[in-house]
Amino acid sequence: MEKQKRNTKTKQMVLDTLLNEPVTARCHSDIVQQLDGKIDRVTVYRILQGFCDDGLTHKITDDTGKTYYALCRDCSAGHHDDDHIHFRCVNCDTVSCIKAPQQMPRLPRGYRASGMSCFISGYCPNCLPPERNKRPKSAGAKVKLTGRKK
Amino acid sequence: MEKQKRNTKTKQMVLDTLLNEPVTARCHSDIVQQLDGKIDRVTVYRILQGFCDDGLTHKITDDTGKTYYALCRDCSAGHHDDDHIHFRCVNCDTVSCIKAPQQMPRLPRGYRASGMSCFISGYCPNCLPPERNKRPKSAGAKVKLTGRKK
DNA sequence: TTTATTAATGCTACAAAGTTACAATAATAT
DNA sequence: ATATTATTGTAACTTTGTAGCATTAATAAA
Repeated sequence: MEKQKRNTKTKQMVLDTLLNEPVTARCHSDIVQQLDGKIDRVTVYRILQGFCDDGLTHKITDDTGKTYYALCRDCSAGHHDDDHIHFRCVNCDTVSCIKAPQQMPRLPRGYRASGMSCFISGYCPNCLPPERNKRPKSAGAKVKLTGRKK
Repeated sequence: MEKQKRNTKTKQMVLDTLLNEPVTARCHSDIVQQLDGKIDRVTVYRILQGFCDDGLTHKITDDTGKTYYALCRDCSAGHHDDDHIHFRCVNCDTVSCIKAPQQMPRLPRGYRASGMSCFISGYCPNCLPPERNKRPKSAGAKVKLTGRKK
């Protein structure tokens, strides 16, 4: 829960891997692999955690327990915007955030809900109709870390 | 995905730990601990997996990636009833299944949904108002494994 | 009931994901 | 340019889950 105070090349490199996929969430091992051993895996864990603490990214756990990280759009540090759902394409196997307000279901008497997370699986736009695309890539605008001093 | 063919004392013991908590889902380490070293942890993994394959239990992954096992009510082998949601009480920290049909949210154009899993957190009936109960226990009817021959 | 068959169990080893401790490095403030 | 300390890299460790294999014990057959 510690706020990060310095902007480094290392963090920028990790951020870049996320910016390459503006819609898609990425997992830790994926990022480490893309960085090709240039950054230690423990460091990547810490940087991703730091991004989450700073409100830059949010952490997603899919329905199988695998975790992903995705850039936040409408989140601020301390309060993540949960007004979206997560989606995994069963064809290209990518996880993404979708802006789709979800209504809290009616619970039986006695239960009081505070939060909800939904995970939907199916075909993403790039994979409809199925088999058209195996792993779509799209280029994202290059963004730099801006100063976030204490 | 292999069907289990023999009913053993070991399986009955694992089943009993689940029957003690008719509503609540339990995690592997919890069960191993309750069995107090009488059954090897690998065996417990296999038995729980077998129960799932047989349609006796289903496997739940919560929003933090932790997995639980819960008795099925309306599931049959091969086809689990997904017409329910999962709930974790933020007070007593138990995970349970709730009969509450959830409507698939409207997705943006291009997406086609096939499945959905929802995880809700909040206060369970035993913990409303908060602080009333720390870890509710309720006794379940004793049930025996019945023959499931090939 | 006794014997044969093989599913189930226990054990060891292994892999992946994640965390902690600590020394070395490198941003930032002075 | 120097001092401060956040950040990084490395090694060790924990937890969760899986795989291989020899042993044990349910069930089927005699």
